[in-house]
Amino acid sequence: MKRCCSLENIDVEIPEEIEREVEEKGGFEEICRDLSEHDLARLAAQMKVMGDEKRLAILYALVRQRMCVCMLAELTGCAYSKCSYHITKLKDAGLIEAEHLGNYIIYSLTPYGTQVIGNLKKIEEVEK
Amino acid sequence: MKRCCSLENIDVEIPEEIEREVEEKGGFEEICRDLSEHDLARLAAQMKVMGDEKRLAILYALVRQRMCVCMLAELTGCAYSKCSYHITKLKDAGLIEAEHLGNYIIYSLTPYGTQVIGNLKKIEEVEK
DNA sequence: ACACCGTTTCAAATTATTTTGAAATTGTAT
DNA sequence: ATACAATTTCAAAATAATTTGAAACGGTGT
Repeated sequence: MKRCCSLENIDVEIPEEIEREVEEKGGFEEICRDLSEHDLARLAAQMKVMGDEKRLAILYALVRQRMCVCMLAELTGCAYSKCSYHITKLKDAGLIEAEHLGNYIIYSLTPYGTQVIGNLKKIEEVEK
Repeated sequence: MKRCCSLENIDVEIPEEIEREVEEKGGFEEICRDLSEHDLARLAAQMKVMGDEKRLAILYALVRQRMCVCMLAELTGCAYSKCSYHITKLKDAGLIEAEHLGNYIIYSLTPYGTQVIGNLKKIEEVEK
């Protein structure tokens, strides 16, 4: 077992077999640099919003039909205030948007939201 | 404004304009039935696992290279026990798997995990 | 102006998730 | 056996997310 290339002055011992693979890929630091290209904090926040059954139900319903809050509340079985809480999260994430219609507020997917759900459905279809 | 079709004996008032759209799609209950085709609880659980920056970092790193825990700990800046906690979540979700190599445990993406990350990257690319 | 209706906001209570560090586990080599 | 190194497990503490219900808000019709 040899010493691994260091990252920020901290060293780790790793198995030779793995070290060889890492070197072939340009070293550990190169792999880390590759990681930093991605805005993982942003992606994680986005995933977190979708990591809730009620919020997914709202999103999937809006794929089919724009709806007012009372419909979403009925659909999810949530109290209005609870429903509103989840709606706010989806809105803040840019997945849904609101329009006013009399006393009602009608929610629908944004174009961004529509695309995201498209990919979500692909994930759903992947077999374990 | 008319009375909406009822779902489980609970009625909601919705704007006529929306009601017309709903009827064209076979009614509210049809839309709900459509929802129940999806296992949203399962999907939400899966999203929740990916809704964490550290866990995403681990997944994205493993796309490039299988790694032992010490590498993942270094990569994420996590203490071992913390890293182990996140690894367990990823393993339980079927996204990564372990193999033993001497004292080391080497983690890599499962085929399922690989496919999921592929779709995750597509979500990442969607413009807001 | 008033009352009403759909919705949101707020703070407090509850629940879930994450972090921590110490102790236990598992595999290797002596 | 013993000692050691990598990793996991555990329970307690800390933090974050959700739920609740009451009050506030904004638009409509009277």
